[in-house]
Order: sequence, then structure tokens, then C-alpha cells
Amino acid sequence: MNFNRFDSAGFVINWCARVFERRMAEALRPLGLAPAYLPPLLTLAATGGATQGELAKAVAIQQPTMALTLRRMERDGLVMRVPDKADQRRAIVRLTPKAEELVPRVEGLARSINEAAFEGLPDDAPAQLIDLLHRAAHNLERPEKG
Amino acid sequence: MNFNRFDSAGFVINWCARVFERRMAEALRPLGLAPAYLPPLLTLAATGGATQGELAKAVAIQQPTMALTLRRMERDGLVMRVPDKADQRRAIVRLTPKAEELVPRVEGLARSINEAAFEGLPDDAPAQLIDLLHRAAHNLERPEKG
DNA sequence: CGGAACTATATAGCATGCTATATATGCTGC
DNA sequence: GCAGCATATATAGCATGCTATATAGTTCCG
Repeated sequence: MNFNRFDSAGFVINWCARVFERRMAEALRPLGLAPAYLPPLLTLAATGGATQGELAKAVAIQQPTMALTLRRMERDGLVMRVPDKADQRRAIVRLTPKAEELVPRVEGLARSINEAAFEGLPDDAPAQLIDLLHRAAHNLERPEKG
Repeated sequence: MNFNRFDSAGFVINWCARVFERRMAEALRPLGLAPAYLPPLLTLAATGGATQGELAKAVAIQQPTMALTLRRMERDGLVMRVPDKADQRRAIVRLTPKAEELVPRVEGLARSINEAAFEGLPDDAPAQLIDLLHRAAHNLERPEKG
């Protein structure tokens, strides 16, 4: 059992993503939040409101996935949907006051986990990592529509 | 909707992992394989056989997750379980001939996707990325028993 | 030997993500 | 104005991952 796959980029990225998410889940649990809530939560905090489709695009998630995440967030009292009278297909998603109160603590948690990840690494490690991942992801995005 | 989260390490890692996995799923589909099969498949190809627990440890996945993945792989005719007579709790998981035939093609696919990810990047980008992710993941692994 | 502690695997229940497809509403050109 | 296309959201069905817990077999100790 000496064999291991920890020298393959694809594998290590997946592994690291899972470690990150687990850590985040753990930190967010006491606040009643799940890690998948974070991107829409922070996006809504910054924009004040957005449709489901806009949110999905902003955080690079498919629309059906965002639909489910928002449903859970609604169930947990974090967002509400304000129907758009001008276009009855749409609804503007907004944070509840409860969610808005949580935002600063959530941002603090996210920051501290990011910092913990880079502890003992050079100052430019975060920027470097993010840059490399960005380029790799762009390289792998579906080729059609360049 | 100018706001975006693509400058947070946690977010970008998650995003990149999903892009990677989607691409892998797409490439493996014609072979009748799923991306989660890859780590156990290649581990078994290298070792000749392992128990479920050994596999889970080797690829950094929880045991219940590995149990389900192996069940799907068995369903798809890729692995078989050879009961261990000396210890009836255990079974040695082995690749079927069908799976063994696929291994070279799978390795080729995995390699070419990894290469595509780093296209246009400096030669040391893969090593650098893997190193950074390794350190980050280790930093975030549960502290107890660290 | 027999029960307690340990180990290997299985199951339950849930979250998160995907693709494919349905539904409901809006828009456009005849 | 309405048929047909476009857009927004919802649903179905599945894979992958996690935690918590159950079950079954092994080991160890008195």
C-alpha cells in the first residue's frame, strides 16, 4: 500500500477542495450555515439582491444546483424571494435580517480559514495559488464558446 | 452583478475541482467510468488488490464513501471482492479483466487532461500547484493527531 | 471459555453537484 | 392576437461526499 496518487494535480485539487469544505462546514455549523451557502450569501450581501440565475452565474454553479441551495437557505430562514411584478418568471432573492447579521462573522470565519491554509507559506502563496488555479480552470472550461 | 468571489482561495479551489471533475466525467463516460472510480481503479492497478479500508486510506476518502463507490464499480463490472478466509470481515478487492484492459486508456486520459490544464503555463506550474495545495491541505487537516 | 474491546464493512440520512427535462411566463413576427 | 421561440425557474434522477451508527467478525484478558 505504498502507492499513492498525491502527485496528480487533479487528485490533489479534489482532495484539497474536500479538506477545505469540511473545515468550512465545521466552522459554519455553529452558525446554522452550510458551506454551499457561502457564495450566494456573500454575493447577496454585496449586491443587496439578485435573481437565481444571476446568482448561479456569479458563483459558477448550475442553475438547478442554485435552486436547491436557495431552497435550503430559505428553509433555514436566510433568504426570501421577492416576486418581480414586471416579470412573473423572476424573483429577487434577498437576505433576511437574520442572515445579514451573520455576514460579518461569516466573513471573519472565511478569512481565518483561508489564513490557516497558508500558514507558514510565503506571502505570495495565496495569489500564486489562485492564479494557477484560475488558469487551469480556464484551460479546462468547455472549449466551445471559447 | 460585478461582484465576484474568484479571488478567494477556498472558492477558487472548489471551482477548479468541479471543472476538473466535470471534464474527467466527460472523458470517462464513453468508457463507462465515473470520475470517482479513478483513484481506486489506479490504486488497484498498481497494487493488484486491497481491502476497502486500505483503499479508503490510500485515496483519502472516508470508508462509507469508498463502500458506495466500490458497490457502483462492482455493479459496473469493474471490481470483484474476494473474501478473506482468514478474516471473514475482510475481502480483497480486485480489478476484473475488463477493468484491467481499461487501465492504460484511463491513464492516458488522465494524463491528457492534466496536461490540458497546464497548457501555456510554465513547466514547473504543475509541481508548484501540487506543492501549494499539499501544504494548504495539510494545514487544514484536523489539528488533533496532527 | 466468555464477554469486552477492537476492527471491517454496511446502512441511514443528508448536502452538494451535475445533466436532462418540464413548466410557466415573456417576447416577436406574421 | 397568436404561434413559436426565448428565458426563468422547478423537478427528476443520479453520483459523490460527509457524519453517525449498526452489524458482524476477531482478539484479548480474566
